[in-house]
Amino acid sequence: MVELELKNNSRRKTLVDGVEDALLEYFKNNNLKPGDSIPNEMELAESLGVGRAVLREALSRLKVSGMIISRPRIGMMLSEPSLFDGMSKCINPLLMSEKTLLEMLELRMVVEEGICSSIFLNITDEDIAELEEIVGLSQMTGAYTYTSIAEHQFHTKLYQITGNSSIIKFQSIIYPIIEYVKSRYKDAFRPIELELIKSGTMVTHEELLNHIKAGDLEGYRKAVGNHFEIYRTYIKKVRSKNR
Amino acid sequence: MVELELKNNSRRKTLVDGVEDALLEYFKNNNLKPGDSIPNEMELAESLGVGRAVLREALSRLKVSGMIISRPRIGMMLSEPSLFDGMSKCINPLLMSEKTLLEMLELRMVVEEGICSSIFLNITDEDIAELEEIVGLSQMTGAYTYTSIAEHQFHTKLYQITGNSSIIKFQSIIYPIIEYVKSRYKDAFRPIELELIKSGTMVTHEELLNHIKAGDLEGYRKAVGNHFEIYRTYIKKVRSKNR
DNA sequence: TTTGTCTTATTTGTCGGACAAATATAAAAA
DNA sequence: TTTTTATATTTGTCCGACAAATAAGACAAA
Repeated sequence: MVELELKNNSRRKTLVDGVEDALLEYFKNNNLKPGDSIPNEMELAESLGVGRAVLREALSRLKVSGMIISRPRIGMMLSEPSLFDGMSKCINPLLMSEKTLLEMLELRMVVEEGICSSIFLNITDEDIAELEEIVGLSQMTGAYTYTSIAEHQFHTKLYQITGNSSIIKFQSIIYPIIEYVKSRYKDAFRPIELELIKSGTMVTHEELLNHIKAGDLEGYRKAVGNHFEIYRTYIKKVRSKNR
Repeated sequence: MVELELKNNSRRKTLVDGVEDALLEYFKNNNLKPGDSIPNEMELAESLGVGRAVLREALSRLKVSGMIISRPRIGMMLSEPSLFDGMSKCINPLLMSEKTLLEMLELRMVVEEGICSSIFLNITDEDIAELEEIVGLSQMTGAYTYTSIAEHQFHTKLYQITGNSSIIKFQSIIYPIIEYVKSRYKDAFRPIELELIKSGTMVTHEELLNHIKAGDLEGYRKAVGNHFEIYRTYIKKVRSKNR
């Protein structure tokens, strides 16, 4: 039996889609910047040749990211959109495929490995003191596992050291996904963890911190890699199975 | 005179905002998954106690990420949202502050440094051959500068090697920002570049590829860091100035 | 029975009008 | 001059109507 993947993907572009594009185009072409005001709804609808309802549905979309802000009597104006605000609305792990979930898990590891240099570049004595406190107060549920609060505190602090608020925000958005993945695939992670413990690959927060205190970037980076080796192994296993 | 920073930031939550939240809540509470159909507009509007227009403005927002898809007569159903689709609509560098622009530039560097291990883990001989071809055909505009096409081809290929489509998509979305930043701050980058050339820090794509071919992860990672040192230096300079 | 065509009912898509709510601006009052 | 009030404008919300698309059932033809 042939699986005739028809799946009418050609969802006819609706008027609202077109208006949304037209608005974005309009902003670009007219070189509009944050703070600039834009014509009122009546004018826009008329000049675009659509009803006010359609225009408002398009505007509504542009409001989620903060690109457009509006107030009665004042009108509408452009503002700096938040790149990640739209994303945060989509964060419902129940709606995400296993593929996406694992991809986001990997992306998180990528970012955490990628910020290593930035951490060593920006870290202060206060940061180290704070990390020490976090590690000291961390409750562990196993030799190498932490409560989710401790886990979250430690890694969040690492991101904060970068001083890059976009990166911090990005991390805070995808963190719920990570937690979900960890709990959902707990049973699959367990045997991998045991093996890694046996081979001495597992790394604690304390060890990570020691590398930081020693100013050993290379060692830290490698330790971070090992800290996440459990997930990398699982991802590799799933990928090879699905091939 | 006190600048009474009132700035009505408490943009009163509109009905549409509330309905949007209510819908997301509803999906979660009822454990709805992709493929599940949801009540029609009339029912939803009625049960939420709002007019159909308001409901549709909220639905419109959830349609941009693909979380909801709808067709006449069929109704609406849930689908897997695209985490980055909403973001791509916000990519208009003209609307982004300098701070955000530089943060995104840094995020890009973070990701590119973070995917190093993944690249070495997944790379195939075909990938290397393709990289060689790209490097071979690359047109250079200076000793260490490439045409934007060559630049784009090379780095895009690196992301593709990870096999992580979310990461690939993320890169493709923020790439326009990077290009914009590079052209906008061209004059500021130039003196830094000269210094880095003098100190022998600059790295070509060819050298990066050599590390890959040699299977030298550590050397590659360091080279990637140097490849972006020009931007890191600039970011550091701007940050210290703004402090 | 099977296949193709037509009709119908349902749901989203779009429009227009109406009024409520908010508030900058101007006018009036103190 | 300062305060209060009125007004006009713009977004926010609701309602009703019709168009467009199409799944499902009825019907006709082979």
